[in-house]
Amino acid sequence: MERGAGRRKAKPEQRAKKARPRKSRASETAEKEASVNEPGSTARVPAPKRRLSAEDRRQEILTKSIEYFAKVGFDGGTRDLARHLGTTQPLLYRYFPNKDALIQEIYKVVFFDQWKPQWDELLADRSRPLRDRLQEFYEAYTDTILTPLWIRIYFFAGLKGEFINERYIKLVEERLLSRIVREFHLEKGLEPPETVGDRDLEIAWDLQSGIFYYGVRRYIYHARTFLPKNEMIACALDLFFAGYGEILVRRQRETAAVALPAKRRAGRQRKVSPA
Amino acid sequence: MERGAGRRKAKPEQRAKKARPRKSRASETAEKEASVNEPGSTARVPAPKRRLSAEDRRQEILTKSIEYFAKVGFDGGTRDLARHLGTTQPLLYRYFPNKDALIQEIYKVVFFDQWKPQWDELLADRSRPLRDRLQEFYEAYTDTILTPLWIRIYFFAGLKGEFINERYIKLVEERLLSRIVREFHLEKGLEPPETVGDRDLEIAWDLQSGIFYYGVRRYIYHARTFLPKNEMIACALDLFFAGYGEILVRRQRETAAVALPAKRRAGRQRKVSPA
DNA sequence: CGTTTTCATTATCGATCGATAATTAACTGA
DNA sequence: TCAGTTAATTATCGATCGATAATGAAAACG
Repeated sequence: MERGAGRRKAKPEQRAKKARPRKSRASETAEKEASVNEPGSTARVPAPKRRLSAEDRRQEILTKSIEYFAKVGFDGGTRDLARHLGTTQPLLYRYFPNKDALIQEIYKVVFFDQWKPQWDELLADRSRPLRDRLQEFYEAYTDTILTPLWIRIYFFAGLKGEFINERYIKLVEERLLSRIVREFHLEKGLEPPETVGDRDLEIAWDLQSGIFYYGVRRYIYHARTFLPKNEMIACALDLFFAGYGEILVRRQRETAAVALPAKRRAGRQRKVSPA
Repeated sequence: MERGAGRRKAKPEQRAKKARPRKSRASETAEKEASVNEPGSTARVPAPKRRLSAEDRRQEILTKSIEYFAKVGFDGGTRDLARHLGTTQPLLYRYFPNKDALIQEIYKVVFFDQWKPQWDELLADRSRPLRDRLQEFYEAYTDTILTPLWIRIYFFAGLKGEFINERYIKLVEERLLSRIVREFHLEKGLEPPETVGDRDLEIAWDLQSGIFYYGVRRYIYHARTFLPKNEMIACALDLFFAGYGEILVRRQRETAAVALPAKRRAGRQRKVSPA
């Protein structure tokens, strides 16, 4: 260790305030595009050097960082990020103490400032058929979630081992999937379970997975999909309603059969069931 | 270009054959654990320095690299990888010209040397009910695919922008999903479409997604799941068979209604609509 | 106007990265 | 046993990384 210590290049005077025309903005990175012009004469206006209020700058860094990291992942360099911002790299450190703090802020914005309260109302509105509610909900929900930005940030975070995803998963299970199970029971005239069963939750995950994975196929695998988004949602809901309905009917039949083991008339009772 | 040419640092004598006990294995990395012992006396046996045949070493690098990159992603360092291998970093470059070549080899092994030919036979065996075939297939398939190794490598590759995933997706659609759609039609006594429709393919993707996403939840989000793997598969298949069956029945009814447009009795038939 | 505050840049630092050259040491066959 | 071959190591290189200090310049304030 102590190996890389002998740096001290020791050419201290050579800095030299050269007469070069003060090539603004990140000399080390802007080099390339600057060299297109002739070095002396029309040296390209120095890119006005925007001076923003602290608040605005912070916001801009945040939103542009999300774009950048969504593209290249959180291992993307701060210099490259600064280039995408149109500023210089040390500026980042005026607004965020270090790279990880910036990333944590991104998680917060992307994952937890997105759920719209009106979605809760929409899902709970029993004056409308559940099928309609879910179609409308998923169309809106996927408008924000099924985007390259959101999905890629989400997976970069997950693969990095952030606990953020676990928290988000909980949110989905509590706010959405458990609710779907309960509402579905209600609409079928069944007693909604006070605590949602494991099997039912996994079934609801099947619905969620089908819809979400459509976005994964598009924005992570860059594979082609075969239906427009909203038709895909309708398709997934068709499958879910038909399938889950049938599963509940069968379950009903079974428990009924167990509840009346002696009395049941031998062969009959094929598909009626008291729903 | 030609940039790295002027290497030849020319401090030739200074190397100096120091009397230190030849601390084997990657001095820069092994430093930490070595410093636990006293520097001179019982200097820990130098970790036998295994000398393998070129073939064996290459294989070992490959398999251990998969483990390593599955953990930390492809941005993991070659030094860190070498530590995980129990060797030194430059050794990697005896067997792979550069890091990316190693990664490409990993893709090949992980994605395309895994599909077992017997799965094709299993899926095509019409002497058994499709439901049984799919349960058995998915139990075996997920034994290799629903592992932290496979899933994480898969997503790291996808996020890195490799076209590999696109190829794999195609394989899944052609070898598996299209086949499921066709077999399902056959078992329902329907004419199997010579080219699988967009809607049917998306429905098959719903099945695949539900099963695959179970692994994503476990190995990427580290979230808890609610059923053991094979029960989850049974559950997803229940949903799919009930739901897809119902969808085909309805579709059948609709096309029949369209085929006989004049004869239908006026008021009835509420929700069909001629699409 | 001049001073102070605040935003932004230039110039580096030490660490670490992928990669190469030179050297050491284990195996092989005569 | 000894030379030749080949596996594996040590020692670096140049590039780039995240981060900091010093400097410059635009606003804000008097």
